[in-house]
Amino acid sequence: MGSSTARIEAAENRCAQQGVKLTERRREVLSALIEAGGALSAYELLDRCNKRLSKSMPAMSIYRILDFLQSHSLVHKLKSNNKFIACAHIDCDHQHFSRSQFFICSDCPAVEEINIDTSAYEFMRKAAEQAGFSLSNTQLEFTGSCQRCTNNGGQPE
Amino acid sequence: MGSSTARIEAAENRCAQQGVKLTERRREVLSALIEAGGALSAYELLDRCNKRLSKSMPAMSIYRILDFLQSHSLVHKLKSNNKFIACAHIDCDHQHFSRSQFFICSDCPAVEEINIDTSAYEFMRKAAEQAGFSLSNTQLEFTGSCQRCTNNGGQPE
DNA sequence: TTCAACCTTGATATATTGTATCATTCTCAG
DNA sequence: CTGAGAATGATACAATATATCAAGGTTGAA
Repeated sequence: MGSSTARIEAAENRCAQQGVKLTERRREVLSALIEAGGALSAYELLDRCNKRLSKSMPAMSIYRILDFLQSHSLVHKLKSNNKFIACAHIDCDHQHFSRSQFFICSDCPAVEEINIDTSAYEFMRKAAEQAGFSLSNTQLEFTGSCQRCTNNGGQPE
Repeated sequence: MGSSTARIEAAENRCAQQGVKLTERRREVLSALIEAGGALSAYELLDRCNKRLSKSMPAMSIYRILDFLQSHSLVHKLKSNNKFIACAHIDCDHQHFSRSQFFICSDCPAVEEINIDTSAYEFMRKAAEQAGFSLSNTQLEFTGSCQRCTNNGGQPE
């Protein structure tokens, strides 16, 4: 995972490739989220953006922009806690998977995004099939405690 | 999964064993949720309860009662869609697992609750460990389409 | 029995998260 | 330039959830 600017640049490139625009507002939002280094709620992100911008924007804009960023896999929404996080693979060269897994710390904003191997997914797909379900979204979220919070006895700093 | 009354009775027994009370209100809420046959939002459940009860209750009560029911594994909260569902294993004789998996239909209230085998979980636990995370909650939610909605082309009836 | 402690529920207010809608501004191809 | 479509602003509101204090009920011990 490169520097903040490297990731923004990679996001620019990916948008250009897809024929969509990473406007100034969108870049500001993505950049604030990347620099947060973890998961933020929409309104937390809004506050951060508005604090460092000359012209503040309404809540509606954050949601619209987050929708855009999600639809281009630059941001993920964590349903466990209604927070948003910058994709960890914006500037990776490898293929992006639709199957992301997140380890979410319940005591701090830390989130780890990984990609499980295919066999575990295939296992679940078959189990679903037996129950008559065809899976669409396979984003998995696990809650727990990150190393730092585990060592602190679960106390945020 | 037995009849509605069988499940309520089983819930009574489990509460009694644990030395807690399944009060009238709690029984009403659980029973409404069981009879719904799928996932409901807190306010949908509130509406159903209040429609069939002589004395209506405030929203706060639903949340309190749902907290109680969740803490005794009689109800689960689906974080994917902020809905609640009666545990499918209230009146099962087998051991209750803290690891539940849900297949959630995105087009109707259908939800299937299963228990994956231990190996898949163990796989994820190790992956988390490598990332410095110790998992606590392992409820997994998969979104997709149930058989009925798949056959209807995703159209709810 | 009666009182006190505790648990449960009611009532009300408010916080948090997210969407609907219409107006305004921006951008860019023709 | 200009007009169509995209993006944003502004405002209202819906949906989800929590905080807090008061009132009612249960239960066990004096």
